[in-house]
Amino acid sequence: MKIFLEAHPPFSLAPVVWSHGWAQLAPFATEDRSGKFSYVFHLSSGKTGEMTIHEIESGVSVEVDDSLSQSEVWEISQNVKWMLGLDQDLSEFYLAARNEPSLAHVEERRQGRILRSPTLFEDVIKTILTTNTLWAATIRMNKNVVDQFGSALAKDPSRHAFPNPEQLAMTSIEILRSSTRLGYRAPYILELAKRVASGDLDLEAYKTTDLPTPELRKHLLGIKGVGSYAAANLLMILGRYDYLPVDSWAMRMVSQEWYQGEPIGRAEVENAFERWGKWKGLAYWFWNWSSN
DNA sequence: GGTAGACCTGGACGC
DNA sequence: GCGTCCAGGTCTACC
Repeated sequence: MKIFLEAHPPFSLAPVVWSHGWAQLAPFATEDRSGKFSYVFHLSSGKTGEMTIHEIESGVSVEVDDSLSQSEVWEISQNVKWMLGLDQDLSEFYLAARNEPSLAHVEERRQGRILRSPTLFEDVIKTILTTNTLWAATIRMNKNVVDQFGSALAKDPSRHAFPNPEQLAMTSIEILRSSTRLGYRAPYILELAKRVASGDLDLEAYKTTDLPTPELRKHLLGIKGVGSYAAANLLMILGRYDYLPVDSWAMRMVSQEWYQGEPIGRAEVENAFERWGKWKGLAYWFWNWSSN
């Protein structure tokens, strides 16, 4: 079965899929740089399956199993719309970017959307797994989480969906440390899974909340393992671009761009993009670094 | 509010 | 093969 979903123009699939590293993390799987990808899902009905997404003229086509019910198809459609930001209108950002040579490419390349997971729960865990480690270790830790706790795909049991909070909440810190190799992050991940599974924390409500961004940021910082970098990263995923995910790479890039390679701090990175206001995060994310 | 040290893993390197 | 060093953000204790 194929589901056709329209995107707010301009849209191109590849720039979304490769907007950051998420496409390299299970249960995403890509074959090439075209943007076509597959994702193993686990629906609220309990069904596990695979969807394959590729670009069509007006948006995307989502290929799924024929046996899905109407409500399951609706759930998948909603998930894909969120994952790819199909409804996002970035015309205001494009207008501002036209006068900046280092951002003049974004409209032509249809950049600006950032790939998301279907749930914020998955994105928070993935974000915590990116902190204080190398990218190769993030890929490994995430794969362990998916393979050890996610539901297996019937047609290919070597592939799994991302575990839901209930599945993850049943494990222990010891297993997350020794078997999943999450290190000091193990208690953070388990606490998060338990809070979401118990209903104490409604992460998915943050997708549509009217809370001002500084308030939303405070909520995110209240999650153990989420500091200023992770919070800014999650705000970007939520479509709030007024904070910068400043990490060591950002400080290196800004230093080389404007400070002749001198050591700088967080404040200098913030200052460099202050004039972009509510588009600060996107300007930083898609900046054409002269030294990159 | 700012700072120092601990947290943990795996890759790189020297022996 | 073994030991040491290092990179990477966040948390906690302390000032």
